[in-house]
Amino acid sequence: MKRSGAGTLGVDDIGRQVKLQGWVHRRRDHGGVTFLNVRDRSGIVQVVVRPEDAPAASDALAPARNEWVIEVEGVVAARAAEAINPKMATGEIEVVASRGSVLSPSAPLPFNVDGEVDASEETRLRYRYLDLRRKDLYRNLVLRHEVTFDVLEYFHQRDFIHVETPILTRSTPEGARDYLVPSRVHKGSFYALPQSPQLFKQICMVAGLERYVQIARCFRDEDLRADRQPEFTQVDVEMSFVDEEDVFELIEGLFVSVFAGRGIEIEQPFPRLTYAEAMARYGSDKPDLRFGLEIQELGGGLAASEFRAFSGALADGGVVRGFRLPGAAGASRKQVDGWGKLARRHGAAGVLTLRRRESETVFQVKNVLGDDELTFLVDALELTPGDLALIAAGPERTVATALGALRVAAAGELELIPKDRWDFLWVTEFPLVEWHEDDERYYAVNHPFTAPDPRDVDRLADDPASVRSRGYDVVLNGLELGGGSIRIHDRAMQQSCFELLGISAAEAEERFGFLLEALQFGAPPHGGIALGLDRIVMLLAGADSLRDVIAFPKTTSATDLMTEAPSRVESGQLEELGVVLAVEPED
RNA sequence: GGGGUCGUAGUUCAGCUGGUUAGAAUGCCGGCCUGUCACGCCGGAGGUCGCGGGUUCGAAUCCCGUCGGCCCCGCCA
Repeated sequence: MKRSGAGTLGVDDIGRQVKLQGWVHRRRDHGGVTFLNVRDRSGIVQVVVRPEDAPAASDALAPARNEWVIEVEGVVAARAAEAINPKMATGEIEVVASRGSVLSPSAPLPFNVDGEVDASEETRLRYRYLDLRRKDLYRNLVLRHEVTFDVLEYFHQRDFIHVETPILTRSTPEGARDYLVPSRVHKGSFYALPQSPQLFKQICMVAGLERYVQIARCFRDEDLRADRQPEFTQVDVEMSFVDEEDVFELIEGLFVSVFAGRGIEIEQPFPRLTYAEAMARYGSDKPDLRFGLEIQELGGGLAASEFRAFSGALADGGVVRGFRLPGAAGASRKQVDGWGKLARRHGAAGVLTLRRRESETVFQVKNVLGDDELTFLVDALELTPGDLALIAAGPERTVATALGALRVAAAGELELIPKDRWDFLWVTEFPLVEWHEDDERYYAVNHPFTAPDPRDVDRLADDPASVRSRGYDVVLNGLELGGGSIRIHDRAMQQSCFELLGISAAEAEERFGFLLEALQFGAPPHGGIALGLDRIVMLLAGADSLRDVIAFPKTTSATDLMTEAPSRVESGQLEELGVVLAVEPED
């Protein structure tokens, strides 16, 4: 007899003889009759075991406990009206067992896999295969599979070619730390796991593939967060003979199509913000546009203020900015303290409150602002009675970042973030490079292969910090979903950009020689993007951690609690690789 | 590298101003139960209080260190 899915059975099957194979989800033994909820990936159905009618089945199934794997044959029967369970998809029927057997017993589980999560993350990760039996996680894996499938289908329909690039590749330190793999054949040499297939996909363009896509596993040896895992999956895309608009249109279409598949309508085209606008108005290069709370420039009316925190910051070339929190004038001391703490964590000196009451405006520091200044602030911040404003002063970058963090935190606390909104946007015109004080050199904001904006290219030598790049990010609800750029396809331009980054010709030759070489053999203009598949699925699943959409995720310290990777290895293995440990292994 | 927080039966937690034998729920084991669906009732077993050190007559409780989970800053071209 063919196996039936437990969750597929219904009133149409009444009278049918069926065979179930699955897990005992729950067992209720009433002495004279036993109910077994049998679960497989399709769902759950109730099996009734009656010792009087089917003594053999009853004996065989008697030892079965939660999560034992059993096989049951029986007839689908309608439940009596009063026995119908409306909470169960299959609640109108049950399977009356005529035969049964245990296929595989189970030790008692460390935690329940039915109902709500009641175990710690640590326990769940150690027994990941049990946690994955949970309906929610299973659904997330299915969602991920379907999204992956839809993505590939979308690109396939548009003549993209899926190409697998190497996992064992070359270390190109200039960005995240690499995971290294020692070579046995070439002792003392190392492969690196790719941080992204960036150079390979560009070289695919030189190879004339024109349209490349890859569901690409990437690796970065950096500290983790809820939205950052050491290995993650990118939807990696590259195209020849395109400009920004082609990439935007393609990717917007992708999101429209993938989200439509989940019943979510996305508007096209996505709004765009330049990096400068995003930082000024939202204090972030990945602003969450589901809510307002736009940051206002307040320097104009405060330059002559007697309040030194304001006038001093402005005199030092800094800024004073703030934003309005509607109806928050009653914010508690504790809440305000929390905001101050958050601001300081982001490097600001703190944050000051301005409360608009019915008849007066109260600044946190008493008697330092004149009436005209208060009036100016009320106007600039568009405060109405009952509102509160958060104001910060200091160096532009710090103020922007701190207010950006406050904007998000306050919106969350005050429940100003609407649910079920999907606010995509493009952030464009990133700076090409950024000066790093600690090692006194420029670093690429995106990566060293990003093309400079032709409008700014004449300043490349004299004022590189002011040069914009042809890079862009796609952002959804405050989360960076991906980034890309139009690349440099001209060897000379690539060389001068390396130079700008303090990479000498010899060094560039050593590290990126293969790219420079390729660029001299008819490299087409090209550009692309890489999207974080894990993050996309996380948002679609409504999860708040990447761990919930990755089958076997790692902990915050980059370990796998199930396999206990990373692990020590036998000395023989190290010897064979020519590796000697300079430090005692931990633990 | 830094900050916060947590770590006590299999699991989730309570206990923490130091003081008899460390509790609850759930799970597990045994018994009873013919319509439950988080079944119910009765009984039982189950502990390196993360680990190490210190203070003390006495430490789950206080102190120091360390390990691990989670969140955040730095970092993530």
